[in-house]
Amino acid sequence: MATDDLDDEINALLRREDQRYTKGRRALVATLRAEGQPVTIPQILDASDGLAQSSVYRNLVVLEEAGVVTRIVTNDDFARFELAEQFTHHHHHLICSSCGDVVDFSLDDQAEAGLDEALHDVAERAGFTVEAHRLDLVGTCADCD
Amino acid sequence: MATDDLDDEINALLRREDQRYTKGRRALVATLRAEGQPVTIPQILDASDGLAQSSVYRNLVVLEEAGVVTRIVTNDDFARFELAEQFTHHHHHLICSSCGDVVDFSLDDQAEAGLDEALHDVAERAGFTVEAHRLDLVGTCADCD
DNA sequence: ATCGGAATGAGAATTGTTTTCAACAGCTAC
DNA sequence: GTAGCTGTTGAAAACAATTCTCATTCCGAT
Repeated sequence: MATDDLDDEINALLRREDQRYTKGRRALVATLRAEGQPVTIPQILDASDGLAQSSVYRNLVVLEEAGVVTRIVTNDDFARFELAEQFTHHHHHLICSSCGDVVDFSLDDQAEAGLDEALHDVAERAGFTVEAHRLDLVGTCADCD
Repeated sequence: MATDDLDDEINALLRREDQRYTKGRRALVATLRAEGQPVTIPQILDASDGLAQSSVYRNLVVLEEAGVVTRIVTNDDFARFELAEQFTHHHHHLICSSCGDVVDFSLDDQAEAGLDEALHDVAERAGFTVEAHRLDLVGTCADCD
């Protein structure tokens, strides 16, 4: 997606919540976009200087509520953030239990479709309205082996 | 599984880590077993009085390291704990984003097998050693709709 | 330009969790 | 039994990620 289109869409999502797409929020989005992988708040602060920690925390909450970013919680100390799937693509996470690193992966279409169908059935039986599914692989990454 | 067998196995797991299966730890396991669903530490403290908060936190770490219980982190304030799959059965979680409640569900064998195979392929390609997979459905439970 | 409400930054406050440490319990050897 | 050692407990203090406070600054509409 072109940067301009992305900014337009994000702007629209924020306006829907009566929020502005300010300079700090643009910087956050740019950082998440540049990283391309889920990042922690310390990583964000290192990567893009000039951002105040309190504003980063606050703006990530705003962006999350607007559906622009997704928060990933693991057993690691810090939460991680990445652009929402609508701005990237549907994917899952490999979580390294040794170093805490998180990287994206995708299933092939057939497996994903089969999973979707099975989950749909389960949710229906439980009277559960599904917003999203999360599939994580927990283990040891190549570097930590 | 009978309580005695369960206790024997847990005892063995703890001894492997040079840990004892003390009264407080037995009480914890009994509570998790009675609940049958992932519970928070406040819930544990309410359900079984006489346990000190610090001991509960500490013993859940011990039990987790020994492979007796599993910690579930969500966006909710509190972590949740349940007996490890070896004492229950392989399952996944429905997480209510409204009330934070977590309930178990299972996929049918065919879907689970298909998922396993797809994940195995992905992990192999990434040089990732899989310890476990986690599949959560996030949405709104019947009560919160 | 000016006014008003929203956003920011620095630091304080909050809170789930971990650690400390003195008292205690359980096991082993005598 | 009992002395001694080692692991465990409970209460409170410490810790750390996150959230909140509030004075200042920015932005958009009039």
